[in-house]
Amino acid sequence: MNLDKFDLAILGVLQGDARASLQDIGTAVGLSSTPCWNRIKRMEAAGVIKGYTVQIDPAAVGFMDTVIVHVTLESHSEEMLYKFGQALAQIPEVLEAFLVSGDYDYFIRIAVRDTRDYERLLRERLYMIPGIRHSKSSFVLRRLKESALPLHLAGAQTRG
Amino acid sequence: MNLDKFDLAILGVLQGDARASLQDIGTAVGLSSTPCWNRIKRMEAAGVIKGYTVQIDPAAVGFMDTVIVHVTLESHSEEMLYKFGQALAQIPEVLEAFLVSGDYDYFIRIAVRDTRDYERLLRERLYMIPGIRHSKSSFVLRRLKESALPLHLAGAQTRG
DNA sequence: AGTGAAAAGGCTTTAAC
DNA sequence: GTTAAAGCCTTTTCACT
Repeated sequence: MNLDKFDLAILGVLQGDARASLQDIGTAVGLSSTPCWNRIKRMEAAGVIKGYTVQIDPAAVGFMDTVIVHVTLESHSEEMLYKFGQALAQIPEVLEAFLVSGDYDYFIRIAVRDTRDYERLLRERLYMIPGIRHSKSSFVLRRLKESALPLHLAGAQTRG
Repeated sequence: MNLDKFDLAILGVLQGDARASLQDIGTAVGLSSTPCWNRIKRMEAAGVIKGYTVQIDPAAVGFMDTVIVHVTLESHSEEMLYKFGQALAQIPEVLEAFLVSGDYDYFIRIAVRDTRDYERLLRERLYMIPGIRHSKSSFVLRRLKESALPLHLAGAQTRG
């Protein structure tokens, strides 16, 4: 799907506030609300927009610790990589999971209530997954930035 | 701020669709729209809800690669940790940055158009920050999960 | 605290350019 | 592709429980 500068501008506004009204979006990007609406629906249908979500303070709902865990597996067969990923995805505390190149196989980020919960999660969930060889945990001391894509650096792009 | 089961249920609905109407939220959690509205405004004011955002397919806007970079610094003084973090936050391609315990100081996740962009970013931006000692990059081959807090595991919590 | 109704405003569609 | 206007639905307020 091809995106022009208006599409990118609309995405930029929605990244800042997904509940912005069509009028405000239109004013911000220099269009009226109708074309904005059409463009948003088009991007939703094309999968450019995957959804809208709320940003919650983890500490406010009781998740006091974030831990990043590096995992190595016993084998690098496609079957094991896939099955391990599926098992990871079923653990609700796992917020992000990346299959990566390099020394490790998976990087995962988990949210836990406290260190006891973390210990239990590691022992009772993560190490119960077949194929895990080793893990290394790093506690997050400070979170500096939250993801928003730098859309001003994005060019229009054609995608399958 | 104390959150009851209705607050958590509302957050759960909004995590799934931040543009859900108050009527739909009310139906989903078993309340009418007015108390849902009051609770949302209360959580926004208290900072439990930090904002609403759109989830964009990075590839659709031209960011074909995600790289996770581990960074060590020359010193662990508070000043250096802080200054480095501030410099990181100013790089638009840096989507997430965590100050962590363990062998490394920072874990950062960056979005780049391609490997050439990544190389340029590393050389012209990251290694220009004073105090950087070493970095190690891992390319993301597959992204398995995207963060949504497991609110069913969250208890009501009192926060400063 | 919650409900339900009414007013205000925004969304979505249609029509026209 | 765009703007403008009409109808409908949602948000927001208010009176009451």
